[in-house]
Amino acid sequence: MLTTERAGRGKAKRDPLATRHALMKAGSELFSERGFDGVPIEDLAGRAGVNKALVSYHFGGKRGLYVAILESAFASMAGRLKEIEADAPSAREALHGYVRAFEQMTREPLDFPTLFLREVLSTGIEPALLPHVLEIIGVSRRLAARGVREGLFRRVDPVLLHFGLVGSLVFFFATEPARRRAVAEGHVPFAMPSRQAFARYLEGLTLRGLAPAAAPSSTRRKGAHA
Amino acid sequence: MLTTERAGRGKAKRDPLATRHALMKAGSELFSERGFDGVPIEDLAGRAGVNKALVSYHFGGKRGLYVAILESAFASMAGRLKEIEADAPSAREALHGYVRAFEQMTREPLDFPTLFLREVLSTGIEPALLPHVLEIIGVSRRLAARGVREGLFRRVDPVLLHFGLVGSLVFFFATEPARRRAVAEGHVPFAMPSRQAFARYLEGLTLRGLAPAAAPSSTRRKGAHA
DNA sequence: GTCTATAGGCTGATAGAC
DNA sequence: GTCTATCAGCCTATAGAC
Repeated sequence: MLTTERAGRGKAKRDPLATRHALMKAGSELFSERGFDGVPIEDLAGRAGVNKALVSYHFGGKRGLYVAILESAFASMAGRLKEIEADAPSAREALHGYVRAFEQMTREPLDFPTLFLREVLSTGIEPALLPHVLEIIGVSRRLAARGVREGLFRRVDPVLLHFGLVGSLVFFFATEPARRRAVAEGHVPFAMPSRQAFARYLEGLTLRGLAPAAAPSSTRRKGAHA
Repeated sequence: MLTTERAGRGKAKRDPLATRHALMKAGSELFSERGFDGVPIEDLAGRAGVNKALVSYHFGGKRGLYVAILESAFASMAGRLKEIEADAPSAREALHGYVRAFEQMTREPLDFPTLFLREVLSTGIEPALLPHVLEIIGVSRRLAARGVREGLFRRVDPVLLHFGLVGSLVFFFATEPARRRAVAEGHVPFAMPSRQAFARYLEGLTLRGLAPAAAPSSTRRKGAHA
């Protein structure tokens, strides 16, 4: 029964791809928790169940692993947002999906908001990441343009909309662990909103805050662009 | 002429308070730029024009200096917001002042948004800071309540309003340096909003997004609470 | 590909003279 | 209060055996 598993267990792990994967997974967790400087290679290897030296072998060093993780996280986030954009039948639903995507990417398998915040706060954003950041901004901008086109939004600078949305979302989700801790320790004398509540709030705020100037009388809505 | 300055220059610096102050100023700048781990004590002392050992002498170590700086920054921010709250004749102006306060505290002498973000991302918020954080949330909550009372806002969870405002503001201002860099290097194919533009946008978004449900007919506004 | 052992760099803290 | 000199600890990276 055991023998079918390629020559017993001896050293167990035997797949280089599994090694890379385990390191990236461990890194995603640890780096978003403690930041780049806060994680010794030994901890990474420990959590991944592999040897320290393999970080250098596979990723050319700690920084290399970090960048590989960020690239994967950013690419994944950008891809997901584009998917949502493509699938949404209307700007309204695109907005909804957009907000929910952040809510979901907050954990499992990656904490995108935290990684993102940490990186953007660092000295200079990793060049390899810039394309993905621009992709994400691109989605926001098209969302804004589409909303205006469909009569959902008033005329608005798409980049402003981007920062309004992403800023709140990233901040709220990235600070959730700290909030949770403060509440658990009984330091907070009022109720903290859930993720869903916040996502809903922000969506509603955007919808109402950017709604066209309350068409004085007629029912001018939907597909008004000529 | 020179001799009036207490015995010439020899070792120049002679005031312990000035030393503490210089270290805190240098620390404010360096820590918000590079984060706690990113700043060696030597750099702190260098920029302050003071000896390394004085960090331990005056603050009990690097971490002690860091906490002292954060406490000062948080206290200052909380104080300023409370001042604005007290002076504002209406919720509308309180909101305006609130947003502007973040815009202004972004640099000179302290970069509050960046320090704040870094701290809240760290393992656990420094206990000494919690009271100030709660004070700030308190201002937001009262702002929301006041807005509702004055008929400026619909009924809204004050904490939600807090996170919506503070999240965007802190994110936008803290990421400004990274944005500026990316633009300077020619990586960004569109215009980035100015601080003022963003502050204005957010204020307007909040005002419209939380406006009461468009009073069907009558002119019910201003001081409606009985 | 993986592991052990070790080199070498940097950093925070302090003892003790001034 | 300030400064010089020094030390111990931690951490990344790598050489070389398996």
